[in-house]
Amino acid sequence: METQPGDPAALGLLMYRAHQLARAKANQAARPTGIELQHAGVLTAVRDGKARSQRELGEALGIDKSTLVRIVDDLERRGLLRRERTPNDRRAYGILITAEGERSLREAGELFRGAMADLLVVLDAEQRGQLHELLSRFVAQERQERQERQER
Amino acid sequence: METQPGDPAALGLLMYRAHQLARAKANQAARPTGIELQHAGVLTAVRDGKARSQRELGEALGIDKSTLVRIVDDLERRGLLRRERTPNDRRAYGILITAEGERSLREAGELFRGAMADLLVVLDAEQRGQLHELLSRFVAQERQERQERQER
DNA sequence: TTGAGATCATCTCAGGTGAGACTTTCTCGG
DNA sequence: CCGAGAAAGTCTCACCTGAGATGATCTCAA
Repeated sequence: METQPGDPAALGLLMYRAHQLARAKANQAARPTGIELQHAGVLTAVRDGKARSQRELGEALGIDKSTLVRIVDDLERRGLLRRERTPNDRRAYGILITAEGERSLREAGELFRGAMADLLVVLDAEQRGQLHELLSRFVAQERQERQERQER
Repeated sequence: METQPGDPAALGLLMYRAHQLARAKANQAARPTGIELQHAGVLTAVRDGKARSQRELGEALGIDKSTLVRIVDDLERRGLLRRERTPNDRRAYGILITAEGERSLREAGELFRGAMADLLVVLDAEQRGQLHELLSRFVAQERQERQERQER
């Protein structure tokens, strides 16, 4: 994968490969818990109160609405979270994490973190911070764009 | 997408979102040419002689073998590349890009580069270099691992 | 030379994914 | 208050993807 730093297209491939590698390792590590990255992402967002409806959830995580229904179905079936009708908007559901969900999330989260930490040994602390900062800035523009579009 | 720089798991989500954003913009930009990122990746690798067989191609790009057969089928049908039996190994195909393929690739490549460049305006030249360097190092370990595994 | 096992490409099939239709509910201007 | 249009969630269907099976060919040791 020797690519020229000047070529913008090369960065795209690198992002893809990086994601691919991270996902593979993380899912592999957490296999015993039966929880995959998508599940953990949903559970985390719910636990941290980052999203109240399924729609917000999907948007925050970049998961399609149809796929999200299936994931929430799955997690609800396993008792890791539950839907609850909201009093003021009867179209929407409030999504709540259960105690069991918190437990599973902690367990799987440890494994994910471990796997990712393994991969990150090739970078020192400063470099990880840089990478985080650069990717955050890169990704942030999408949200900005969407906001601007709405304002018009 | 406010995440804590210290959390390794957060980096995984950022990688996913970054890839997602880049892919969406790039594919959207090149839609008129009928060429998607995967096609371009294959054509580029072939043009640059990075891979002689389909197997190597898939490995270089992180594309599954089955999927790759379909992509090559597609590109061959459109006359952008062709398979050619190799003289010394009649199992494998040599993959060659056609003149038309080079033309299409240049055209789509421009559009991809443009889209990616648009996204990269939020980073200055030095930061792009950093990002490239960091991701390269992160991704490189997979190849290393594989090599080490083979040596045993 | 031959037979066992590896390798390349292909095919098949089961499972995942997203766009769009649909239902119910909300919002808001008239 | 009412009707039009938007929004949340669900469902359907067509497409995409990857793991494993298959067939042809190669490699290599006996």
